[in-house]
Amino acid sequence: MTWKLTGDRPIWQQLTEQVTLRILTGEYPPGGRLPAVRELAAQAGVNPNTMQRALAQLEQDGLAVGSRTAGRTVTEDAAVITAAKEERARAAAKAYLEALAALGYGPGDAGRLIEEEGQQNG
Amino acid sequence: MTWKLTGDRPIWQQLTEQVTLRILTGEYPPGGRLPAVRELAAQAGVNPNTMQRALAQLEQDGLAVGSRTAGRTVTEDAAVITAAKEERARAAAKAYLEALAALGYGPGDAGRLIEEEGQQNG
Amino acid sequence: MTWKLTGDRPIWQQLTEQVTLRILTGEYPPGGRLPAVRELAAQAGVNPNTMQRALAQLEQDGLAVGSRTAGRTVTEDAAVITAAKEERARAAAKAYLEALAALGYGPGDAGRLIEEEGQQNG
Amino acid sequence: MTWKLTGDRPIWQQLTEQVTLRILTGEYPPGGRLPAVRELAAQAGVNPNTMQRALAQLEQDGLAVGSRTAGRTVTEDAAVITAAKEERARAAAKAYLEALAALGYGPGDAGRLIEEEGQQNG
DNA sequence: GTGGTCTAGACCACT
DNA sequence: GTGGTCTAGACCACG
Repeated sequence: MTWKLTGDRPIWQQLTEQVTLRILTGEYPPGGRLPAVRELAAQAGVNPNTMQRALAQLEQDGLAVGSRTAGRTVTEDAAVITAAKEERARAAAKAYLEALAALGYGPGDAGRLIEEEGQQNG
Repeated sequence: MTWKLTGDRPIWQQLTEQVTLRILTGEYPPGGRLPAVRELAAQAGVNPNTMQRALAQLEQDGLAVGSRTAGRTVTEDAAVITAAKEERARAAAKAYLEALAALGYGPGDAGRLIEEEGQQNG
Repeated sequence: MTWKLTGDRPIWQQLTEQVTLRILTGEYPPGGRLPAVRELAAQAGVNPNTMQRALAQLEQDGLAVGSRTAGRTVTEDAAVITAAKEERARAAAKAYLEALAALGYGPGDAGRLIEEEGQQNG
Repeated sequence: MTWKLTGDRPIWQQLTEQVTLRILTGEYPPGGRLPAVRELAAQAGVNPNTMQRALAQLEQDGLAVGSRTAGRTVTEDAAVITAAKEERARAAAKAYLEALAALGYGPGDAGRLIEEEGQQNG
């Protein structure tokens, strides 16, 4: 995976999301060490301070733990990670249903639409 | 429907979305006249300038037409409205599938999740 | 009250605490508007960024709400403020008792000591 | 007692505090010999250099004396220990009262709070 | 070498 | 004029 940044939202938020995604997908495994702030910043092409802010958020979310001087590591608690993963999936589903409901579509249309979309990329 | 505004995004964007929604759902029917800017602003509790900007965006999207003398009206072209409605629904479905794919879930999970979420909201 | 800053802890933490104190004591009343970031920074003699970080924390604690462009205001929910106040007092009492317990003193000594200390400043 | 370390403060400071506490409570009696640096470090799970620094601070406080050949021993002067103990207790009481005073609570509240907290912990 | 903090200065969108 | 964000660069304690 590479870093995709757009200008319509705060960069640090996007960084937080993408690093989170790497944790949820196991690219950064539980208990494993995260790359140094400066290295991640260099990879993403942003200022180290910006990346630091992103990682601080990650820490607050409980997905990473900071050792103050020895680098950050992904939380060892796999339950936290799977919970976050499922929560994220459920939130996406809920947002999808609500978006459709606001347009006047029902749950039946929801299923039909994902099938149609699935065909195109299938 | 009422006005829901959050502080994490530009106000005028949220206003544009919500007025758009009212048009797509027929609350503001095709060819019908939109309330005056000042009235809408009063309803939403925002500065008239902000609402003005939101409606200008609406015109640019082709959903509303403005005549300098007689206020703004919803476009008479029903096809434009239905097209926008369907496009929005498809975009929501696509975003949903992509979000799940990024987490490692497949199309099958997509259907399962919306059923589960649909249960909760009855 | 004036600004007292020491070098042994992060400045932004101390700023958060002191602004919090001003809210809890009513110096910044519920629903009232907080001074601008730049003004507070000038008062405290720190960089605006540092003060901003302190206020962001305040927002996250639920004691202040940010309007994105119209300045920050103290939360109108007086219950939140009183709850924070009581919680803080209880935390102080708990920390006091635990500190004494670690030294081998019991609750009885706790009362005696505060009386003695109270005399000196009384 | 076991070793409790948090990442929000220097490790060596926390170690100093906890070893101090063991001296004040008599777990390491006056004139007795302290465990070797390497053993203490192993117990606490920290780098020996860090523990070394903590014990150096202890010497500077006058609670321990180090002879280059025979390891460190707790000071034989029991008066120093009791004085430190009482000073610490008084400091805790003073800090407690000041914290409450900053919130607008008086000495009467101080007594009430410690009774309430004492109840909870039986 | 690590993360954390702070300063300085600039730009931007929003109202 | 407001808050928010970002960059740049520096310093520090820690291990």
